Amino acid sequence: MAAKYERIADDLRQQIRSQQLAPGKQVPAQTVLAERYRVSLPTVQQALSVLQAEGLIDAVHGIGTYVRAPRQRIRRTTDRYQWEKARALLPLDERSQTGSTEYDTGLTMDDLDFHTEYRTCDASADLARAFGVEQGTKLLHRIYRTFIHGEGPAVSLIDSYIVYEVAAANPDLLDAGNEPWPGGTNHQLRTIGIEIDRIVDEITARPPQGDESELLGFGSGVAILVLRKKSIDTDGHVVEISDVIMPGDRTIMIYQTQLDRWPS
Amino acid sequence: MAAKYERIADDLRQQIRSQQLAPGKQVPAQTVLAERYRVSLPTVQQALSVLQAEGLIDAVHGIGTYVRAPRQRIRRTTDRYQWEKARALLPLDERSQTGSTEYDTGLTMDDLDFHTEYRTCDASADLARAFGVEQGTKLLHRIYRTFIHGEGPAVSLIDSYIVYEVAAANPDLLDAGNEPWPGGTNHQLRTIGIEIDRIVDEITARPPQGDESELLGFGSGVAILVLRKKSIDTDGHVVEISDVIMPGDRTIMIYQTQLDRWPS
DNA sequence: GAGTGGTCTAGACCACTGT
DNA sequence: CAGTGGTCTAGACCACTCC
Repeated sequence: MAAKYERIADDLRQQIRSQQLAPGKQVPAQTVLAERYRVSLPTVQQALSVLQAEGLIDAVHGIGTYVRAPRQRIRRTTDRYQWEKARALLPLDERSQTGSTEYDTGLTMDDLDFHTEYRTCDASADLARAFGVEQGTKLLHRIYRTFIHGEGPAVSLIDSYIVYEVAAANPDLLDAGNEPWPGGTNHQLRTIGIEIDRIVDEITARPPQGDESELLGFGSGVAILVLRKKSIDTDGHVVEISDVIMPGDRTIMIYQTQLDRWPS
Repeated sequence: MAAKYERIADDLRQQIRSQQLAPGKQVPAQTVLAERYRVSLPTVQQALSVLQAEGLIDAVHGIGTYVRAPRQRIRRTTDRYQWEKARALLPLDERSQTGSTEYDTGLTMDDLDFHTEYRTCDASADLARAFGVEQGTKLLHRIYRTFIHGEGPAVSLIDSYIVYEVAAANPDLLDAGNEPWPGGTNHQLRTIGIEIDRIVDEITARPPQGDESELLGFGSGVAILVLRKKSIDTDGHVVEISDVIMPGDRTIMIYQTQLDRWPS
């Protein structure tokens, strides 16, 4: 009863799971599959597109179709938040050494290319609610894109927001030319008398849209992890919000929760 | 240079973003689109399949294609862990009232159907590493499926693992007939002298595979959030591991990190 | 029955890659 | 060049839903 392309996809999926089709150039050519399963070419392609959407295979134009190998994941722990905050107190030369991307990836700044852009925008409904300000309030919008080497796929896409009038207390914070700022956002905020007390992470997932797949360097068939990180100062105000987009197959986010002990 | 189906998809995507195509039965029929864009039917279908994979539209056989409305998200905070642990100390009648799914969804137990199954399995490489035991060690594998009402899509899929010899200290823990266990896993572990001290959550995301979309009740075009939750006892041993699968468009996971204060 | 989306075909042509 | 995947067509037939 199932459609032909589904039976073909099921068959290939099972072969992949059972390692009968191991990572590498293993998937036969579309024409071969069409003959083997006695179907037309578009039907084979439909079956393959299913597996591609599931992230099991990767088709390379002119070369062939490969079983995708599991990716090494970048571990993202909350230790980084404490590390970032402590770094803001270090002397300038130590602050300048590394940033948080290097902290994540273990790569040095020489391996990484940074693209930074500052803009202003009006607070959307959800950002306004999160900051506790009127919708339409002017925000400083900082856009960070990190690449490995000279080009290739982005490691992370970060969009950071701060209420403009807050940041404007130090005009240096409005100039993208000062990036990368030694000591990061924690140090920037320190120059205007703000100390981050706690961080709230909100995590969702969704499929990539439009050109995000290209930009992040994964074909279709990879989900996107979306992290909205809210930094709250010692007065309980949300002072900064970062939207971080990460590839779901290369990222693992780790959180630890300490529980109260039972009375003995 | 772009393919026809891409231009059509881009056009429709923009119409959706600009609310020109609002949530509801708004997307014209495939035949209409084929005429409008002067392309063949399969080309229109290819364009629509792109948008469906992105989660922007939902096609209903025999009815039409709709712009998908944003979903109400279930908030999953770490408060639940403390709540679950404290619940294990309550008297039986209070423990029996609600479980953690109700805690998440706000629904009562009357609205929910539970399916529970106990099995045993051999520890895979990653489970063995996490538990700190030999690969192949016998594990108790508990399978939980929660549904709303009498049928329909599953709310969550949970696969829980405990080292078999540990659980066997209380034979009641090996019998699925005792589910739902009043007070949950924390109380179960308490009967064998184990207290959970902290919980480590590891979060990734991936596209749904095979029949997962059907089982969880979302069409294609929804990413899956995968949570591996490790419960660690007061001796530092990992005593239980839960793999939780949640729909990315209906879930938001929230974590709070408290930072050390700067010295004044 | 009319309208919708879902599947499938046979074949064409193009674009990309490596030899 | 040969082999690969990517796009597109014109048309057929089916399955589902509503009237």
